[in-house]
Amino acid sequence: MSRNRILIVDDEPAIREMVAVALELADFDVLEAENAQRGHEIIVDERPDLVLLDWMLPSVTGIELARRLKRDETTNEIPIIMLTAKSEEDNKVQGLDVGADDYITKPFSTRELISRIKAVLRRASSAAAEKAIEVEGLCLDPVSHRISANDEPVDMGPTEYRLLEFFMSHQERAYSRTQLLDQVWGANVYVEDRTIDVHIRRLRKALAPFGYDRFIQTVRGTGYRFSVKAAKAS
Amino acid sequence: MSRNRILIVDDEPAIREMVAVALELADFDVLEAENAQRGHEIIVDERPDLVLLDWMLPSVTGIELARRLKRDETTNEIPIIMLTAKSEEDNKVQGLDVGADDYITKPFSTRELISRIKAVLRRASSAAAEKAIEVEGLCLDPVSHRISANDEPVDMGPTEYRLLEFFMSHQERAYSRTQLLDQVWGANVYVEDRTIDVHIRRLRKALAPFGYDRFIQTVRGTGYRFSVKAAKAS
DNA sequence: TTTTTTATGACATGTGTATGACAAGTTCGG
DNA sequence: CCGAACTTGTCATACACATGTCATAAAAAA
Repeated sequence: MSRNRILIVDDEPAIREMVAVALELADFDVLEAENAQRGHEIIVDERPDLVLLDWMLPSVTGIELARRLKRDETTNEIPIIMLTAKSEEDNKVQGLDVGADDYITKPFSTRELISRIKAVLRRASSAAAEKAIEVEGLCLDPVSHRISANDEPVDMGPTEYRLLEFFMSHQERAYSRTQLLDQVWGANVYVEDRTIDVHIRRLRKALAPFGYDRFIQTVRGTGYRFSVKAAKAS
Repeated sequence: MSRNRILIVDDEPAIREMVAVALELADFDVLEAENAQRGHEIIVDERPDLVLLDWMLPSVTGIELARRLKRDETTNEIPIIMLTAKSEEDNKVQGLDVGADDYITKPFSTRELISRIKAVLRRASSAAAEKAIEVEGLCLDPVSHRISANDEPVDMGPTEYRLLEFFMSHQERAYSRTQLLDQVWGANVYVEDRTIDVHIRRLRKALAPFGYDRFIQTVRGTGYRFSVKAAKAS
């Protein structure tokens, strides 16, 4: 797994710097923004794994930004930890109300910060990764690491499993061979593009006895797609 | 890609001039308007890629124009950067509230202006490229790379897909065969002009079962056009 | 009608995809 | 430590589809 990327949104350069150093020591990648606008841009463009958001920001406050993020479908999965200067009950309540996943009051120890970040990340990732995905009787269970079709177990290799896992969590979207390679094999892996074809075929072969191979669709000239809809009008 | 066109709406000729020069140096095409009415006309007629909108304008204020643009379906995709004279908290909030994509306070450096423009354009274009285009039940979804007519998948070749994609994002406008070749096939490609006819026919054939071939209209002596309106009075 | 422009069907070619086989590498139990 | 069973990446080949061009029919303009 690649390192988690954390965005710090705070108008105090000193605080950003301090937090950044602490996070980098804890093996995170750090992004920084000095105001809510810039923070929002970065979140949209870079999709960090977690946002540390200062309560008090010039013009658009942190709480306002949090509200927007949680309202937007594309960003509401990103966990937020609010940083508040004073330990006021009201803030805490309001912050959690807005959808922040945790809050921490300044001054805080870097140790505490790190441990809270890890806790939130753990919750977020486990929530996302441990949920079984089911589509028209085809079911992928990440916990038992198994595929089943109408409760019948489906046999396939590990790579095919990961491929299907990726497809099922990214449905209705066409991916190029290169993208699949990056996503399923991981970046910096030298594998022939055409190898994808073979694994696609193996995956289809495994799903075929149940008729689910129709979900794995070829997008000629582009790559492949997982789709519940029919490949073409019949 | 052709150069991005930026509209400046400001009542101060000096400021318009200064910004225009800076933008042209940065390889943008510049349009100018001295008041909100004129600005609105130009936006409707020319559809610039981005609008720089002064906060304070005579009669109809910039913020009022922004509100109108964002409320109108045909213009609400055009990104707006507000220019405000004073760094007032209220303005910023209100501006973003109205739907401006960013704001910048005078005086500003041209460097900052350019970089903000680029940031906003980048976000807008990536958002636009991912958005499905839908016309009277005919829907093109770039994400899943698929065409559907009333949710029925439509089958066509890659070239026809790109052709339709171009047409649907440039509706109501006639293109010569040469222009289509440049836009859809790419420049520096030697292909017979008449080949377009064949691909037009293939595209029509794919759309015909759903009646959508009526959108692909011949403009005799010129080329072709995608139009929702009927080709001729019947 | 004659001329010009577009529509259509057919076709050879080229390009991208599917498939089976295989060799090298892994895993796991004995 | 060794061998059986399984994985995995690559290749060669078969195949399907997409593409550009032509010849001809059809339609529109002159």
